[in-house]
Amino acid sequence: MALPTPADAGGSQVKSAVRTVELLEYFAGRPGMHSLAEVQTSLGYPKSSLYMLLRTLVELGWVETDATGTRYGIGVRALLVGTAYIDGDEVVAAARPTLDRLAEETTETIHLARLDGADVVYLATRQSQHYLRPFTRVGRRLPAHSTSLGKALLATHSDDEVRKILPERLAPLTEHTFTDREELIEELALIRERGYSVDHEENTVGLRCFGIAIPYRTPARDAVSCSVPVARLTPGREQQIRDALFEARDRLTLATRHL
Amino acid sequence: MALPTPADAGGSQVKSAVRTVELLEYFAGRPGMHSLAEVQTSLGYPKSSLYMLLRTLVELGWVETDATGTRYGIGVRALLVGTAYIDGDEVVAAARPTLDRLAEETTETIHLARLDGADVVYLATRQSQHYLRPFTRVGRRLPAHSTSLGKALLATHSDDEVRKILPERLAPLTEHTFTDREELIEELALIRERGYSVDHEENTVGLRCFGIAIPYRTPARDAVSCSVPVARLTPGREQQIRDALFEARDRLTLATRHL
DNA sequence: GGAACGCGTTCAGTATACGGAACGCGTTCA
DNA sequence: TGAACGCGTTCCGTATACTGAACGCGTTCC
Repeated sequence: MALPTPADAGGSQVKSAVRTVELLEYFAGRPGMHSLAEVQTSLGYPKSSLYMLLRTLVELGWVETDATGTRYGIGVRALLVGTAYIDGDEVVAAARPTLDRLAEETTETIHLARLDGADVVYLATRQSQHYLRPFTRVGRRLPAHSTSLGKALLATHSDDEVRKILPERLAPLTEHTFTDREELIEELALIRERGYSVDHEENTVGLRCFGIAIPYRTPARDAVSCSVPVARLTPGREQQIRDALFEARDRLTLATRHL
Repeated sequence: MALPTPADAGGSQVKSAVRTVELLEYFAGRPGMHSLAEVQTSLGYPKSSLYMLLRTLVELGWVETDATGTRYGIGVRALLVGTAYIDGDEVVAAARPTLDRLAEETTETIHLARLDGADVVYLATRQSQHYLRPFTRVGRRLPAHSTSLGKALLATHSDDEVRKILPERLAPLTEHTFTDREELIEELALIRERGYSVDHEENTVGLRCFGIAIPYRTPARDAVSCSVPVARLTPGREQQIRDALFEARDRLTLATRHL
């Protein structure tokens, strides 16, 4: 799930601001409480600077301490901004009825996600009502190269752009995950041709996903997918899901044409 | 939904860190895109300082700009940390089975929330399966004084502590909302006595909620509630819900005794 | 058409936040 | 038992990030 850290270069940055968000991302990446020394060795900031920074964030409620006051973790205040991103997003708002309809038509789990660096971020989900269903949550990040959503989005970039986004070797999540960037790029050509992507248990064993990009900007930023346990899949059902996805894509294209 | 800004006083703070989170909270509070000048007049920072800060946060993906690059809004990266707070929380994890069971027993909307200043923050919800149901989302904030959750939590504080947390005049959300702090404090005495709180359409017209605090620390930090449209309420059903809540409280007390 | 505005951007002097080193304190060994 | 460690905390000189003023550019208004 390599979090990209874009543009370290390029002009002077406000140091404490960089550290503030790096610190928040550190805590977010490792739930639970952490000592100052632990954070210090991980991030490499001087102890005293880190101490002041932590004290400030604790006072603001963005970082919390345990009863002893010496172990730190992410605070309640951080919740606020994350959900606001979703609430204010025009694409999420415009996609709502289409997602509902897609969920009804397929009765399977539906995702709307956005490409951020080499990851996709879930913006909205509709849970399958079946007992057997994938676990997901808004805000979750997954590698683009192992998901149908990510592959559908990467396919709207040129091969060279994809080479800039992804490293040469890709981290495997299952035995089916593409681990070679160039092999993945060949697959992207196929995706462009037929208009949708498929994830054959590349992210989760037992789960097949179908993804399609929303073309309101190029390269595309958002995509929708439908995830189905292989146990429930038949050729006929697969065709049905593909049709529903294409129809959803057309509706979404209309709903987002003003963006 | 007065966001508390605790402890402005007390020791030197890292200025850029304070501004960073204030800026994020600003964007979170006003979804959509905003010009530099607009933010500048609202927050009162010098233009040039704000400019540098924004540029830094844009590079890091925590703030996004529109196509022109001159209008700013909250970025994808902010999503990450918010959801992490929930994922890492021991109370949320420990409460999961109890919430599921409570949702099944009552078939109504269930909330787990935490007190933060004068607000409550939703940490987990179980949606009612009925067609008529309240709209909620994890991360949402509501005033403590107008919710059963908030009142159940405030009741575990002493009257003087409540006077420190709440202002004298309370903002009304419906015609039933308590607007006088001292009147609310009288109600809190009643809540302590009977062990649970009731919100009689004080937050949303047509909705009655029952709340109960989880006593794993004093004063309590978290509470659970059950929200029911008045149209579906009968005396017998109300009794049933109260019983289920008390049972849930006992289960949660057990599940959180190690915290 | 030109002057005045509004807005984003740059610059340089200076207030200030950073960071290396020292301190205090509790814990762990020999 | 006392010396050595680990960890959080404080201190002070200095590197540096902040800010007020100036700039450039597009738009508005007379």
